[in-house]
Amino acid sequence: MSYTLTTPLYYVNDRPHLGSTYTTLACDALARFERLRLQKVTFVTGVDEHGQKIQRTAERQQLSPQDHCDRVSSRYRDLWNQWGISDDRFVRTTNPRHLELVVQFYERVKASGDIVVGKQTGWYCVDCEEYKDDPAEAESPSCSIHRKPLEWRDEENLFFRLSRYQSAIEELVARDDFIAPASRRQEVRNFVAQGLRDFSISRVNVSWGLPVPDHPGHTFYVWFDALLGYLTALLDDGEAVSLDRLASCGWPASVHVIGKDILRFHAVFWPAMCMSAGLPVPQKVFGHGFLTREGQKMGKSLGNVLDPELLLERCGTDAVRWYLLRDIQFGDDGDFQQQRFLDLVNNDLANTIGNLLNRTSSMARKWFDDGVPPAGKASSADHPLAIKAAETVRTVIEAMPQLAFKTAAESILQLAIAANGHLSDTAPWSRMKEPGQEASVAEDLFAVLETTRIVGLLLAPLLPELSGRILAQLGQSLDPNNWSNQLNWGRLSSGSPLPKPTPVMQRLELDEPL
RNA sequence: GUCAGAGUAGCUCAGCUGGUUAGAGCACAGGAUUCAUAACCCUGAGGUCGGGAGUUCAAGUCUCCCCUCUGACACCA
Repeated sequence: MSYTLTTPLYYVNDRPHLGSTYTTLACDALARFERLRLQKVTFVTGVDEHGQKIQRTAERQQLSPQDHCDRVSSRYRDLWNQWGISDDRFVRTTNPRHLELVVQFYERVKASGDIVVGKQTGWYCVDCEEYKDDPAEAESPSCSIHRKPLEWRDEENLFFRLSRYQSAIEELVARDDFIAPASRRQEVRNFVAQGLRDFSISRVNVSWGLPVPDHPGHTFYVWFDALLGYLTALLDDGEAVSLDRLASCGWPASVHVIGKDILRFHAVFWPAMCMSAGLPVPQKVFGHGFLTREGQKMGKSLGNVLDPELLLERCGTDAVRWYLLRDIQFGDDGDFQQQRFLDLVNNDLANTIGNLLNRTSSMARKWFDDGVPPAGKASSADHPLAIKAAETVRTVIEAMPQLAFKTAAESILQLAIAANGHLSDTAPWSRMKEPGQEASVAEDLFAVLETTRIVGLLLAPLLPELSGRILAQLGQSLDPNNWSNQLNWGRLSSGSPLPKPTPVMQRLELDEPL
């Protein structure tokens, strides 16, 4: 089975920020999980590079738009590399192949009779670059954001006849598996219920855009172009650009993961465009929440933006991934709190999980010849920890496809806590001092080591680096093609050597605030 | 303004169709322990469940009113 997931194509107006990093990390976890489940995964990310805003930003920096895009795009690509993102496709909308695709798509939509020439008239705010909803008869309306008078505009645009898809879209958004999380579903339904209006897909005075074939002077509106980037990405396998090939290239997407701000484009406009072009619609659109920092919106004006490059450099990928995925319900808004970040990373990763491995491995090595102790009865699937582990595996496997990263992470942590509890209960260190206890101590240590192995395996999609270190410390490694089997209890073999333990996760201490 | 959602321990949140002393994690306090990354384990304190009224034998959970916050209300990537 093939599984296609996408991040948004990030707008290269500015350097990457934590929000896009967050989305991408979440997708990465999901992509890794699906690969381990042996899906044929295509993980798409990339950048959206057209539009007037970019044109202007480039001008301000005295760069050509293309140069500007090249620079920012490579920052994204580099950043994803540094974070260890496992994307399969990184698409750029300035790629010539993308133009080919957009033209093909446009021709299909046009052939469906869904392109009409119309007038875009209304009150326009130059600073916002958008039409306002003020009534046409308004005397002298002004923009509530910029407090400047609105200008009356009257320009020719091409329109997509969205209105024709009213009932089809209504049906689509009424499905309970299309828009997630459920809390955002109603919003979109209400919007659709108000009646869909045609929307413009071309501009006449934006030169930094893709030219519309049969309308000189027109360029495609950025959104029309950007969404199609998903298709371009899927076709980027060395073969020809052809919409006819999409079915064998992973379309429709299993899920588009996006920020809640662009839910409508993905849940309403985009499916209608697909229908018009005779393509299946995406299976799911997941709109996640936004991150604030210490309760405040992150922004340049507040000077409180958290730079992902800095965060990665100072804290490492495991720490940040864990915090974002384990502490924030994916879908809800989340608040980045430095103290909590440190607390969770140190408690969960260093103390609970890391130290569990360290202490258990130390005991095993000390008393059982630097290796895994004899399993005895502990290899049985009805050992309490075996039962708990099986439960955890089930929870993770159920949670991950639903993007419930928090549920998955918490249950893995609970498994480690249970193992620590088991050590406390059985106290191998004191029983080793009594005669004739070796065999039963060995069983307890085996069970805990085995639990740790499963913790390490379950962390693979969420924290690939830490997962690798945990497994290595157990003398194991991830088998990407055999994950499900590896998750079965009792696969650690008694007598196999355990390397000398070193902390797999350092406690995080910050000399200065982030 | 209209619509939707939310206001529960210091913080982040669970609490389904109303039913014994309102839960978890973090933070905090105390204890236990020494295998381990001053880690782990146990216990405890802490809440008039936004405010008010009502329905009911019984309401955090239903109804009404009020207060506060968030989001949507079309082309902002």
